[in-house]
Amino acid sequence: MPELPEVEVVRRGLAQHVVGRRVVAADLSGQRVARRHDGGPVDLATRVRQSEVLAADRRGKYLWLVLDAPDDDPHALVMHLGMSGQLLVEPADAPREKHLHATLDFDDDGPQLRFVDQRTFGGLALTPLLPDPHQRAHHGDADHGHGGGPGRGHVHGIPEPVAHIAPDPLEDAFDRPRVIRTMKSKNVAVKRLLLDQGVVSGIGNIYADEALWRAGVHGRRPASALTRPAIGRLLDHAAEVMREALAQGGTSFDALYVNVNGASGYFDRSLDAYGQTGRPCARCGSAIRREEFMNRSSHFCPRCQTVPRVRA
DNA sequence: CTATTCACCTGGGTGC
DNA sequence: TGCACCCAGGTGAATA
Repeated sequence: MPELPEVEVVRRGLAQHVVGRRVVAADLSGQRVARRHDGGPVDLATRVRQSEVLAADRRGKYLWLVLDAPDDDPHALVMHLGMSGQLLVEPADAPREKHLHATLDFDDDGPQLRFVDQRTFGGLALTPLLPDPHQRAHHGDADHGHGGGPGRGHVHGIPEPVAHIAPDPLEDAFDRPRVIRTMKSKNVAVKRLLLDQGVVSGIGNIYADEALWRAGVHGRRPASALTRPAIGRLLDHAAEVMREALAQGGTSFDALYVNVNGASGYFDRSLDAYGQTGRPCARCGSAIRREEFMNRSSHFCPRCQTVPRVRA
C-alpha cells in the first residue's frame, strides 16, 4: 500500500492496535522478507522477542515500530510495504493469507500483527535509530507526544535505512524553501523530482499525477524552467491532495490496499488524473491522456497541462 | 559525481 | 479454457 496517505493509514492502525504491547514471538517465513536485515530472519525474530512497542512512526513511505528491547537501546523495526505489502491485525486463528510472510505475537494473547505481501517488494528490518539528520529547531510548544503523526517530530530518531529519505510534506521537518531551491536547480523533469524520495518523500505515481494536474503543470517540464512560486504551489498541491486522501482513508482500487483491519479507503473516487485515461478533465473537459514516463504511466490533461516541446 | 534504466515479484485483465 | 502479453500505489543496484 504505497504512498504517504495509505502508509499513514496503516501507521495509525498500528498506533492504535500495537503500540504499548510486548512482543513474545516473531515468525518470518523465507529469506526474502528480511533480506534488508543484516542478520537475516532468524536474527530478526530472536531480537524482537520481549520488546515493548513504544511507538509507530513514519517518514514518507517508510514505517517503523520503535522497540524497547530489555538490554539494549531502542531499535526500529522498519516495515516497507513496497508495491503490495499489507499489515493486518488479526486473531492468531484467522485463516493464513496466501502471501503471509511474517507474524508478531504479543504477550496479552490479543490479535497478532501480520505482514502480507503478494509481490514481495516490501520487507522488514531491525535497525538502530539515529538522530534525525533533518531535525529542525522547532518553534513554540514542547509537545513531544509520540506516535510520530504529522507535525510531531521523530522523538526517537530515524532508522538507519531511512536516513537518506527526505522529510515528507506533512511533517514539521519539511523544509519547503530548501526543496524549492533543490528542484529549481535541476534541469530534470519535474515529475521525476516529485518521485525522488531524497528530495521530498511520500509522493508516488498517483499523487504526483494528481498534484501536477491540480497545478496545471506537465510532469515532463524541466523543474529549472518553472518559477520558484510555481514549484511552491506544486508542492502545496501535493501536500493538500495527500491530506485529502488521508481523510478518506487513502486510495484503493482493490483489496490489495487496506488498513490494518482490512478495509479500503475511497479516495479513488476523487482522482482527477491518475487512471482517468479517456475521461473528461474536470476543469476543461478535454480527454485525459496517458503516456509512458520512467517505465510507468503518467496521466494528464493535454489542455490544462501543456506539454513542453523539448523532452526533459 | 549525476542521471537513467532495470531487476526484483505475483496476479488480474484483455485479446486472440 | 488456454495462453501470451500488458499492466500495477516502489526501490535501489547497476549502468551510462
